[in-house]
Amino acid sequence: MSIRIASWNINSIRRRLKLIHKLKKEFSIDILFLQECKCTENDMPYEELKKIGYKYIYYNGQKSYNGVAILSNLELKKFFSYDFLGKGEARHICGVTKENINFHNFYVPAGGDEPDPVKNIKFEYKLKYLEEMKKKFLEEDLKKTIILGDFNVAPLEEDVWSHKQLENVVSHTKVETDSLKSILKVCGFKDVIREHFQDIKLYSWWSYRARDWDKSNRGRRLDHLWASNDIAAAFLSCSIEREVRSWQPPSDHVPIIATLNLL
DNA sequence: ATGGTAGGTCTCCTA
Repeated sequence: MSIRIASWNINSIRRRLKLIHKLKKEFSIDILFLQECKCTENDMPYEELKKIGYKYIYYNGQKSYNGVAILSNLELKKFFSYDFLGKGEARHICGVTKENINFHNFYVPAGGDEPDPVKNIKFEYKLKYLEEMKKKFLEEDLKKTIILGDFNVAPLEEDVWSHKQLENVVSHTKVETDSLKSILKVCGFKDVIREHFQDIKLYSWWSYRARDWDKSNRGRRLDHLWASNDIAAAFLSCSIEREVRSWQPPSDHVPIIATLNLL
């Protein structure tokens, strides 16, 4: 038996209900992990999501900003969230399946425009947040653990349209890419997408501000799916669905999809 | 070097 999972920064769940329905229909997604839902628990469109076919909805919400959700066909055994650095922001939710697979869904802070933690407290916060992620997974014994979501960092040269032109742009600076690579290495995760696709350009985000995102193709791979060693080989396939960037009205991110063998 | 778009509202802030 296998399940299909997806991670997607949808930039407002209420604005994107039809796209969630389309994704479920066309890609048979059993568990959908969402970031930037941008509403409180009270404003979550539970009824509409159930009509789409997601029977179980787990949500960590906040007014206007952030908000991370797990929409599922299958009931989860438990769920919880971390509030790293105690700011009360809804940037993490974890769901545990009956098979004891831990899915950690993250929306890492974007970090503002100025890539200097002394001048820009948003960038300082982003770097601290990444350190908290590392600390958390270092102190856990990683059993059947998957971490996914919008990490807001494009770690590799092949994760951006121009390494040279983005080396001083927040999301691809050395301090961020080093920090993200360090989490991967020190905690012992596998970058599932890169295990399947090496040495080719891969993007999951294209700015809204481009005149023609498709033609200019100035993308970045900001969204990730990592797995602990004991479960990494259970991923039968994965993909980043570029064409979803054209679905109307579009999010600036596209979904990452993977098929996971439950044995 | 600059500004471009989108979403939710806090008619400005965040991305």
